[in-house]
Amino acid sequence: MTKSIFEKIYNHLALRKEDLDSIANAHEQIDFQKGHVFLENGKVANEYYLIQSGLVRSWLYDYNGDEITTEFYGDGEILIEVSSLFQRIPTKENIVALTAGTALRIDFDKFQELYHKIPAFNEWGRAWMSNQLFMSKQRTIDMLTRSAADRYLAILKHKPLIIKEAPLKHIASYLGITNSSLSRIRKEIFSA
Amino acid sequence: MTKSIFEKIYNHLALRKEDLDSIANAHEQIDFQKGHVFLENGKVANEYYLIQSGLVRSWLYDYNGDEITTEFYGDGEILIEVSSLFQRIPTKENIVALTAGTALRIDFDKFQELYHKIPAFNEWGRAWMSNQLFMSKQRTIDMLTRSAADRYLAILKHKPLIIKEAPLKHIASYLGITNSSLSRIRKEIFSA
DNA sequence: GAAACATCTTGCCATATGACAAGTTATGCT
DNA sequence: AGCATAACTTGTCATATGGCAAGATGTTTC
Repeated sequence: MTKSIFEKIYNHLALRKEDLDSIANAHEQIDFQKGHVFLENGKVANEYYLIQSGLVRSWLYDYNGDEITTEFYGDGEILIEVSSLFQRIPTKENIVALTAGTALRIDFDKFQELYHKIPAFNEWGRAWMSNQLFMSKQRTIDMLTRSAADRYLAILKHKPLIIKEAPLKHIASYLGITNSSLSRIRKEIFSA
Repeated sequence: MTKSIFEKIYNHLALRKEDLDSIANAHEQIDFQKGHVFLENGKVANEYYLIQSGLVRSWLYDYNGDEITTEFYGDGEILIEVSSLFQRIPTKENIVALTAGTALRIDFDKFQELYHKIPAFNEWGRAWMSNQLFMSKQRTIDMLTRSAADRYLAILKHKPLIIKEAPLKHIASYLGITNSSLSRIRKEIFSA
């Protein structure tokens, strides 16, 4: 039998099968259309999602008022705005579906209950967040030390769905470059 | 009476005075000399520190083999390598004192005990980590959207101690630029 | 299916930053 | 103090990326 999305995502040694079942039961499956707004600037996040299919993008305005893509969320990933959800404060992010898809939603209240009831789930949460922090720091270093073309190739390799589904301008702002630069980088890569 | 460093750092609504006392008692004061190694590549972190005075730097090698300064830790900040400490895995970072100073150390085991015993401390931990993640993402955006001179001025404003105490080359790698570029940026700022 | 609009590409030139190397200043060591 | 070494500055030139504007291509709407 294949692993469920729950087993893949809530992957922690100390989580027993019955714990995993309680956790799984707290999720509700939803469908979403292209353009669906999961969260927007000024609101407080009250849930998070496990993406089963489709592609979602989050973005915010930088200090110049330009739209910056902060993340893409695809199949098998957790769609969450951590600081709004866990600090109960309004977000600066906007999270919108780039394609239609399906996901599993869990509300903050239910999460909170399980989080305090199941120590291993609590540990999982901390480990997951540690890893997010690690990856975020890694991303910073990549931005500082690798060329835009390198960064583009890395996405192409690790998350090809983004390249296929997301418009160039969103990828460009995710990479921190202008649309025209990305267009030239693509051309260069193709002709090579 | 002035706030203790514990009140400043472990600042969470639901943390009661008696909880804070248990937490404070789990810390042990230490002195450290310039060059003191808090953690090094390949080891697993077994504690974290609240810095009372002095300046500490963490760094790692990027994929080119160049040293990259990942963070500076000063007075009133938490010196911690989250992913090694909470995932119990070897770190890639090196953490070394740039100056002598004092700190409060808490071991992982003691932390863990309090973390599971005091729900409000657990909540504090999650909120703190959420905020770390938020700041890390903010830093990524800054790196992508602001000029090196801007980034330098931001440090000068928010953490002047770093500019005063850390060698230029460490600041340069933290900003993601070369030593000579930073030297020129400084010159430019002075002459303005 | 044509107009209106958004997206992407390309050309030209400007600018920020890097690479390398030489010189200068500061620091540490005995 | 004097040597050795590390840290910093500066010059020259190279390169990556940005800014702007014109065109080209694709998409939506009525």
